[in-house]
Amino acid sequence: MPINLFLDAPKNFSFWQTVCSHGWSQLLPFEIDKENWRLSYVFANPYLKNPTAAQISEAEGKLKIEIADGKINSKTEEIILRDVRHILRLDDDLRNFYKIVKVEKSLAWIAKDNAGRLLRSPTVFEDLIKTVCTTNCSWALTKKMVANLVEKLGEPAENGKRAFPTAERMASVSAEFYKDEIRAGYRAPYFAELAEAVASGKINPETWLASDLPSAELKKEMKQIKGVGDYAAENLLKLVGRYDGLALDSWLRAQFYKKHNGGEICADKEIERFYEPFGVWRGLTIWCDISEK
DNA sequence: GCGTCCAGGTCTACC
DNA sequence: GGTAGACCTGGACGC
Repeated sequence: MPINLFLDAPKNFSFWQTVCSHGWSQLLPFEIDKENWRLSYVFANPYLKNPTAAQISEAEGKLKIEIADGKINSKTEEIILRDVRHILRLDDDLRNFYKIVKVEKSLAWIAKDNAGRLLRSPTVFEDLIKTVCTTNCSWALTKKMVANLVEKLGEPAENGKRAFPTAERMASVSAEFYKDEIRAGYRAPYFAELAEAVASGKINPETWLASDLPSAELKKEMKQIKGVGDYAAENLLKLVGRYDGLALDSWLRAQFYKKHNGGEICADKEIERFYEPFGVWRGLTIWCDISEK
């Protein structure tokens, strides 16, 4: 028998704005079912043998989490509810952000549509690996690398869908595996080294969520990891709730040139100057502005 | 079919 | 601190 769990969402929350906020929902173990307006994910589960697959949707003003495999205990239920709150950013307070963007006519839609919550993974580790997969390649290759990681290293749930691999599992394979099986190219030794560092406790990316460090210092710490440069670190900062970096990549730059510079290329400093008025929210402002649907 | 370019960049060496 | 060149992969494009 399937089990349904429910969560209350904040008033200024939009399920689909969050699910479609950026490309993460296209990366396994996330999957979107647009016909039935559901988001699927496979949650890791240390309290049961297998991970737990679930489908999240909106129902009667609440968030409904449907678990096909009904064999879950109260600990599992607690983990899934906690993770759903985390990935959908239900506890993020965007009131100050909305106050700022409301003033700008062209950005007022952000507050009106309750946009700005960026979908993230249950763990910073997963977001870190996925972010490295986005660097210096096409989006198609990013999806392929992440799919390979999940399909070749992830543990299966009862329905056969696989979870994102743990650091321990990722540390158990060699750099050659990442090169030959994951098709990670030059990133292969980075993954092997990072997984080992996290599995051994040398690095704990989860501490970034509640770090007291100023963003510039935290960014420096993130950049100590091989494969993480300016773009990747600033993208990760956004995913841990800090929006004072723009995370400029070639796509964002190209869209900015089109939208705000008559198609002409300009220096990054010009882009930074454009969003400077939005202060600590500038990274979220540029993302919403440029990715407006 | 083949060669080239480049995409949701980063690292290293060098100045 | 700034810059040039190398780095994997695979799809798009021109020929």
